[in-house]
Amino acid sequence: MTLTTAPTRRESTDERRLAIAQAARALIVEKGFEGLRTRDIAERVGINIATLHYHVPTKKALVQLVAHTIEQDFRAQEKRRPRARRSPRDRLRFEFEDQRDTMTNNPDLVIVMSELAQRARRDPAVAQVMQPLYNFWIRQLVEIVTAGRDDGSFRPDVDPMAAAQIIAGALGNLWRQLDDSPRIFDSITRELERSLLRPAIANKDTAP
Amino acid sequence: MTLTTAPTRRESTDERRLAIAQAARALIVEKGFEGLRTRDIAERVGINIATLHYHVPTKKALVQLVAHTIEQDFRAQEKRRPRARRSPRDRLRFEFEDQRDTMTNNPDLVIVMSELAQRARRDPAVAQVMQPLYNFWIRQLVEIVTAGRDDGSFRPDVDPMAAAQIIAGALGNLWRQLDDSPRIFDSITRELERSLLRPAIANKDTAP
DNA sequence: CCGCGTCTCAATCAAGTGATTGATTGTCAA
DNA sequence: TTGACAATCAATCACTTGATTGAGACGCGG
Repeated sequence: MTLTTAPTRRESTDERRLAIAQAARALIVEKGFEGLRTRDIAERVGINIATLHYHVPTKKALVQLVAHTIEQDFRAQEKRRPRARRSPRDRLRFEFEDQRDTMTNNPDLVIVMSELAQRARRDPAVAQVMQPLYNFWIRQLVEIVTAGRDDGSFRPDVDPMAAAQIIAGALGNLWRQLDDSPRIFDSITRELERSLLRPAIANKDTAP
Repeated sequence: MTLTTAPTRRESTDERRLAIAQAARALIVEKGFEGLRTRDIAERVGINIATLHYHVPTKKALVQLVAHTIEQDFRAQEKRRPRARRSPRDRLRFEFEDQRDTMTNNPDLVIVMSELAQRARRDPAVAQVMQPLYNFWIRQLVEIVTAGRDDGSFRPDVDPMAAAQIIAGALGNLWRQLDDSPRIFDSITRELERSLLRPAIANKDTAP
């Protein structure tokens, strides 16, 4: 899609493209995807519209660029956390912690991802980027739940795939009402945990 | 076109407004909110742009009109179902059934609601219409879960509000990926049910 | 200093895009 | 019949928006 594989590529181009993507993301947060205008992006970067079009030829390419930077941020954050060999419950808590961290420290990422997810329905190019991300997340959750079921710490009758979808849905729902979500985030994750853990009566290793 | 036996001309406006709203909703389904154009609406209704503006003065008013028709559909569907005095579990299943029914028979309603929910973040006028709808839904779920907890059929340690949010999130998430959702709908609702019901092995223990 | 590729911009285009204007038609009460 | 009014439309305005053009500026190897 992009012709960046020129023999001699200047650093400057990549920097500009990054700056453009950052500006675009900020504007998406402010005005939503439908309010995204190339002129606004150019103005925020401090360049001419034509210059923007030089670096990012079409708006379609711009959208894909934004999608890719989001993907990179997502994967970077994914990589940052230590994938330690913990108990399924701890891994689940890690997952929640990570979500909360993102929502608190990087709400823009969350908002833009929501917008992209919405757009993905109609834009195959965006869907092609976002779908793997979502699938990856689900897969993570499925693994955790499966491990928890198999080692007896979670309910034996849990359906890992369904549980993963429920977790993703519940957390994703918080994204969409980012305002008061910090208030209820903990109650949700705790409830999710309770709904997954094997009931206390039949379980010896219990914690409140 | 000659009108049928319409006693007054007044009705005509309401009919037009309804037709406009319907066309707008169809176009939102097709092209999304950002792709909604007044000209397209007028063309679909079969009227001039000016005529459209006669009935619905501004695009903002148009959006609010759509939001209100969605609200009416939602409430109509709400009213249609018999609010029988059933067990909490049956009421929950009824809720799921109702969701599935809407997704199957009225997917447009689901899509437009998703679009409106997204727009509500930036459009206070839309938020003012959609927020009560969401709150109403949550309240329904909270009541069901609370009743289930209190009569002992659900887990005694369930947090009704959190559980309601989880259910709403899980179902709402299905809305957003309407394509393959019929496949996984049942597994999700079943898992939700299992996560709420008091475990079968449980003996009588006191609720907190 | 020349030439070449990279990078930038002022100016402009063509297709929209919401909204308005002024005129016209059909219906009904007086 | 006629005046009032609801409803409609062709034409157009004022502005937006993605994209293009042609002219340069900057840096660097030769």
